[in-house]
Amino acid sequence: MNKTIYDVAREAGVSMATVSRVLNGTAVVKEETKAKVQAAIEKLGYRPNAVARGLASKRTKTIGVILPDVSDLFHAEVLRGIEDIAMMYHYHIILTSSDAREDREIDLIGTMWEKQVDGLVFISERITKEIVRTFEQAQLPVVLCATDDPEGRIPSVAIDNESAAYDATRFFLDQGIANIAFFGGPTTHRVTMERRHGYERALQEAGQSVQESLILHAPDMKYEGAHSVAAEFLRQGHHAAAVVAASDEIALGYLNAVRDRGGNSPQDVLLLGFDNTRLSTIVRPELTTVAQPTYDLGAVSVRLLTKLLNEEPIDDYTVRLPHSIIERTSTKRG
Amino acid sequence: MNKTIYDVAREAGVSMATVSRVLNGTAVVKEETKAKVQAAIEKLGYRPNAVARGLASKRTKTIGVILPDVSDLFHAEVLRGIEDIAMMYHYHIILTSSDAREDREIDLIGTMWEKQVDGLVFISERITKEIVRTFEQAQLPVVLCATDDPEGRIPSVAIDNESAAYDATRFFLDQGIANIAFFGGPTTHRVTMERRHGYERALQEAGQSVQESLILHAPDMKYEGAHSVAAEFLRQGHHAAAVVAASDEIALGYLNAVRDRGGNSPQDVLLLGFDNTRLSTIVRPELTTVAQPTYDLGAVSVRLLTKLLNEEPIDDYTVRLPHSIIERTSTKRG
DNA sequence: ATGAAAGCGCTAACAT
DNA sequence: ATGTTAGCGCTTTCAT
Repeated sequence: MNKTIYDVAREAGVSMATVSRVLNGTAVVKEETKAKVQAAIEKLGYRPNAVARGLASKRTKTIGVILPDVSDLFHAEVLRGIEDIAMMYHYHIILTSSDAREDREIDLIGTMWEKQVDGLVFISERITKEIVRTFEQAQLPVVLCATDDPEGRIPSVAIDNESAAYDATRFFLDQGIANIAFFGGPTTHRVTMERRHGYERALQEAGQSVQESLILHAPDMKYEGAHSVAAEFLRQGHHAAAVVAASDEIALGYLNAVRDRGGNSPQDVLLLGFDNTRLSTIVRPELTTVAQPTYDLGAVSVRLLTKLLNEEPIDDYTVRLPHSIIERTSTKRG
Repeated sequence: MNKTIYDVAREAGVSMATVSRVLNGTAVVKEETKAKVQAAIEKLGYRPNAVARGLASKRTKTIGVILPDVSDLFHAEVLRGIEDIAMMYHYHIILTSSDAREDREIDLIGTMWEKQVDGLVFISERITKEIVRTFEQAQLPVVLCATDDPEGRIPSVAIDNESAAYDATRFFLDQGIANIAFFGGPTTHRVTMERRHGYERALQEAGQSVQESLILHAPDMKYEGAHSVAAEFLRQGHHAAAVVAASDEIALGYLNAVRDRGGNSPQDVLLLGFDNTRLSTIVRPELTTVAQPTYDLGAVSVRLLTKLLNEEPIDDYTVRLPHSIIERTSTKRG
């Protein structure tokens, strides 16, 4: 397979430039010679070397993806969306996990530059000034996925997290429920705080006061930590009639803490998760959840990035995808 | 950031060859000039262009990963192992999903060659002759992950699936249980069939006959399809005292089918899953499962691949990682 | 210990 | 419509 474009040119009796032209469709070539070239390519089993191409053209047809952790359900699903659309536009993906550490993120942006990716899809818990500065320095087209930056200077694709949590809280308030708790990830997590604000706004609009004791924060968006925090919450004798959780896993952490004490949902607590991951239908009771278009978040991010790369006209640099509440068993009151 | 090695050389007052040497540590450079070069690099904010490097050295420091679907829990976890160790050895990952389609797999191997990856980690449901031929043609070092090839010609890292299923079946047999069902993925899925053989061997050794009616196959390793198949199985009036499932999701599909009819586990059926994914502890009852060292499967695959790439001595081209049964609530008899 | 120079396999002017 | 040629930014002989 280690033939070059020269070999093909010789075999076809044309110049390498012509071969390049039929390869890239970058100029008109006579049907006849095109056929000769294609026959030669076929015969030799020639494949163009993407690295050489990348060096010569300064476009590698690869997109860098930086995210906190691939093994996280939500990210894995977003990634699938990224990958599918990238493939559709003939881009490849270079994947790296940052573990949500800013120093790693900054470092990775640098190595993405070294790899000469054409652009970057960036998923992070928070977009700091340092990060933004690194983007600018690297001069890489970037799309933020599933978050945005506070200043709105960087193109992004996400849902409106504040409204989503507002809607989720209203879902309970409209049923006349008081004692609604919020259960988020860490306070350093931008999305968590946006959702918390939505929760607080809904409460305030309804004339209910925000009780600090009903606001829980897990160490991350995963099940295990949430389970511990919820267990401690219940052990201290706290009680919530309903819980708005910032992820499905967090909701399940709360659910199992309740179960550990002999309770269950929806009988003892109404639970509303976030993300509509596959978990929410696998688990019993099935989990009511705020659906983010997870796959689409990735898919649309890449589409936006390709527009940036091709300098296509762009309507909106800050894309807001719709969310919706999917009602299942965990909020069905007897 | 678009400085070249020439800019650094000029700034430091040396030749580009010297800069290259300090960059790669490929030859001895006087401490003094090394310092000058490093100062220049620092000053200019120079970063080496990995694409140019790749073209000149014919080694790109990237590993291609082809797997059926990133958004699958098991694969996502394996991938994390791949990524971590790759990073540790200063390799990057180019990721592609094949959807378990052979034509895509073959196509992707080709594009991985185009990208000039140094090696490949390949995860697939079955290794056909066609695939093996493509590997050879591409002349790419490959490690199979979580499977092996029937002929054992390609380096691989996996568990012994036959034994694992044998052990799982024995787990029930040793408790004097008859009527043990096997619930796998599709019959075209190599790992499913290996596990099925282990199940059958255990039954035969115990003097029990293999009943076709107690062998179920889901369309894939996921929850949804398994749920339907299990529901149909129960609707037809079949009954199993225990189920050895080929994945955690398949086990949960069976579980919920039982629940849909008012039953539960472990009361009405003892359930044993496979993979020890995060699901198994999130769900209630907690799922007994055959633990594969999922992360390690990926990690060890990459380690093996790096040995291949560096021509380090290799003890074993067919690595078998250990499995174990983790006993939880779903198999606890009253 | 360092420099000069020839590629790596391709794209993209520039010619014709 | 096709060919010639100069790079792209490095690594790697080969000299010195």
